[in-house]
Amino acid sequence: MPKVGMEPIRKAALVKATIVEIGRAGSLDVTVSQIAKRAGMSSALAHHYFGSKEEIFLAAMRHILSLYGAEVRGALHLATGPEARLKAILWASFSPANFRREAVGAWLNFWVLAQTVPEAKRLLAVYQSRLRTNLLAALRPLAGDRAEAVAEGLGALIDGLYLREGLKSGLPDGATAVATALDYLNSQLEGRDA
Amino acid sequence: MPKVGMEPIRKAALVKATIVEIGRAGSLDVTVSQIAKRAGMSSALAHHYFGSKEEIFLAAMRHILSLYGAEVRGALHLATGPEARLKAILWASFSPANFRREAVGAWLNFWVLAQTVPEAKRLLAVYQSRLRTNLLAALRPLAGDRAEAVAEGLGALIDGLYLREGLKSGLPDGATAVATALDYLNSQLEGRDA
DNA sequence: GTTTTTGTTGATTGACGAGTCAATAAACTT
DNA sequence: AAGTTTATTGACTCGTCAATCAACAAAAAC
Repeated sequence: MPKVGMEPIRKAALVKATIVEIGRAGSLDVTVSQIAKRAGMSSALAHHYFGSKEEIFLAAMRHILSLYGAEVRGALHLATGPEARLKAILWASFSPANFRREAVGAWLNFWVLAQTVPEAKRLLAVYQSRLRTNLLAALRPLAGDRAEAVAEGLGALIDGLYLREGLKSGLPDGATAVATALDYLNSQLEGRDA
Repeated sequence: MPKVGMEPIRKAALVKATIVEIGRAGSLDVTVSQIAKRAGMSSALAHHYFGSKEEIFLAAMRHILSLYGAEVRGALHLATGPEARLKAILWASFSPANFRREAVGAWLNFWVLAQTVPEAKRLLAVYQSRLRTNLLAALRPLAGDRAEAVAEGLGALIDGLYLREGLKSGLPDGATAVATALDYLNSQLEGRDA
């Protein structure tokens, strides 16, 4: 019973299913059939809409990045003042949503993908430069001409903390990660002013 | 012409070939045949010595970690005083050897593997705790009771900087990473003393 | 109301890959 | 010298999977 206008619905379902399956497998070693089945359709239909497995993965990556971006934007919207904005970015980066198994699996595997798939590398670069811009805007009034260096360090620290927290044995603890990042910030801003 | 005593030689060759192939592919999507061919033997022989592909990967991971460990140990051996020892750890972590494509590929994929393969997770934990111990020993005289917190942050920062530098487009620049890490250290140690 | 577009799938293709096995041969043991 | 252990591989099994295709169905367009 083909209702028209299925394409966006099917695509969205496939993207969501892809992320779940990557989380389940912990790797990109998931078959199109698994994804399609979870999304409630045949594998042929998945190919019909996306053309190839790689396209499915890239769509999933775009989705993960856009979710993260939305989370940051939402948090920034409520924050006034540089300090609050920095905290907002940190809380968004280490939110429980980002530490769900699917999200961690997606990020780790996207890093792997970025080594060899140009579009994946490009998407990752977009994420990094957006993060950098956000950090810089908030840091400029606080750190003056040290803002660039601090943003550079803080960006890397965020990735590193996420990696460790995401791979840790117990349940991930975003609060500790935020605290460590804030500690870095405080020590960098100590004694300086705009 | 079967000479006896081949096992360690074959195993070493397979481990080396595995790391090269992972670097080439950028993923764990390498076949036992590819590995065996690069190591100059049949795939049957690879199975004969390792039993399974997973065992081969784990052996490769152990090798990468032991290389890194040796590099750090060697650098620490020549360093006297806490500051010198911290610098030694940083230089070793961001050495050109660690930024070869094979090494980056190996690390990224081992992180992925650690999500699902317990032995991989264990090996990664060994690496982290060794790094932590080394950092702590050098930090204690410099940071006193702040040493734990600083080591925690520095460890994550090292991973994050490595990740970013390794995935960057141009050639990786260990010196910048070291500088950023030292900058973090300086700001954390400012005004404090043992 | 016929043609075109959109949705949908079962079946198939063509390829590849992990792991096994039997067989061969050289080297060590007794 | 007979027997055992170690080294080695080609051929094979059994499974899987990405991608394609032919075919069917319903809606939209003309």
